[in-house]
Amino acid sequence: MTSKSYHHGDLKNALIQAGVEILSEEGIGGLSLRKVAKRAGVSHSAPYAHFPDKQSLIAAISTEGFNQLYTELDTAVSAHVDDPKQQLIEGTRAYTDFALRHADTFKIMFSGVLEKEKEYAAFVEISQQTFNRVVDIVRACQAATVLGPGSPEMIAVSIWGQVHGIVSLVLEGQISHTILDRHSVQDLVLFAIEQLTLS
Amino acid sequence: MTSKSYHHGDLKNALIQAGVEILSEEGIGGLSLRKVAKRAGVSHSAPYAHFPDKQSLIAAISTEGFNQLYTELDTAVSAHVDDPKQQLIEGTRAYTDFALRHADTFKIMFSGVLEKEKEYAAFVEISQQTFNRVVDIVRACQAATVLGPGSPEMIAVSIWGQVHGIVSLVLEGQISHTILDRHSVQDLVLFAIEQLTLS
DNA sequence: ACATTATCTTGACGGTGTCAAGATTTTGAC
DNA sequence: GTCAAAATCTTGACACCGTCAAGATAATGT
Repeated sequence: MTSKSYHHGDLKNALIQAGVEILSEEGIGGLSLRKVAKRAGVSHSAPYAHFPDKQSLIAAISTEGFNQLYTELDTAVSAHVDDPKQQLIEGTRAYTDFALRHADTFKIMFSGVLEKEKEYAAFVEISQQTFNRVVDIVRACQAATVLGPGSPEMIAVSIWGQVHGIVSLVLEGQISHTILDRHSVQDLVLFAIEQLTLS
Repeated sequence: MTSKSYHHGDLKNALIQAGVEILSEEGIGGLSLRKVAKRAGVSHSAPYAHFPDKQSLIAAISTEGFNQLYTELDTAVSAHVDDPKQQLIEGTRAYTDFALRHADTFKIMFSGVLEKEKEYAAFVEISQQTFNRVVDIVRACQAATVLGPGSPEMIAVSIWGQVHGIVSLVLEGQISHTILDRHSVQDLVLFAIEQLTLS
């Protein structure tokens, strides 16, 4: 199970890990199956024993990223069970922080590199789970009249969209430096969220 | 200047046009320099007389898309010079409409496929111009107390981010069909914008 | 007119995703 | 414990890709 035999032992996870590393070092453009295989120490075709194609490896990397995002989001939010508004603020901060720390992973999760997301069950599940977590926070905020009445799902889309949109625009360089010089990304996002809350 | 001579005449624009077509037919994954060249009726290396590399062609396609977006946005907004809130609503609608009608062009503009946007002056200029147009709308809305006081730029980031984020999440398939079955994308975006306005 | 320049073609290179064939190792049924 | 079946990995091939060098052709400016 350990080292240099013909069989790797845990190649599937090793490939995902190698992919994450290449992604953070060279960006999406530098991510190739052959490079991933080489870094994991196997031949260029070995990945096909675990992934039917490159898209499937990208799906696995994205799913891994989503799991981490969910964990960080949940941890940040769960620290404020008694304060819904603080849940919203800390959740927003965690989301933004994740995006900035793992910019390329974040991009691969949300930038259409993965072409048929619906075909990857694990990816769909964790992304829905993440959305549901946001809906939970919205409900808590509504109960505390931090957010107004109305469909929690639609409000969740508004809030998630707001945070996600600002972060995405920053990552794509669409926010001019005259703004970013004066305000941190966290400032921008929290300012925006503040405008959606009642108190 | 017309047809089948050795020199094409207007190859640069023909390549951009061919790129737009391939993009809408096959998506980003199907866009290659060689396919673009073939569709324009030239050899696989001909594009290098007009674009130093593939990224530059992508920049040109993205810039073209941004120009069209700006035009549609400006047209929609300019129809309501005397009603700032309507400017906001129609601008939002135009942005969303553009994204849905030209999904792949929209993605190429905002999804990090273009890796060093800052190097392409025309792209930077039209994108800043678009942002400034949003700031104008925000100022008009503030003057009519449709939006509260505060930095117009930051509020513009909030609003643009909101619309952009929701549209992006929809295009990436991140909004579950149980929501999209009940509400159109326009509904989602307008609902979100409504929560940011005062009256 | 003719040299210069812009444009386009041909051919080559290394890198890529993917598949087929075969080698090696693990697994499970007896 | 044996041994067939399955899983895993390698080697080699293919077409496609972005890019570059060398050269052919056409347009331009003097």
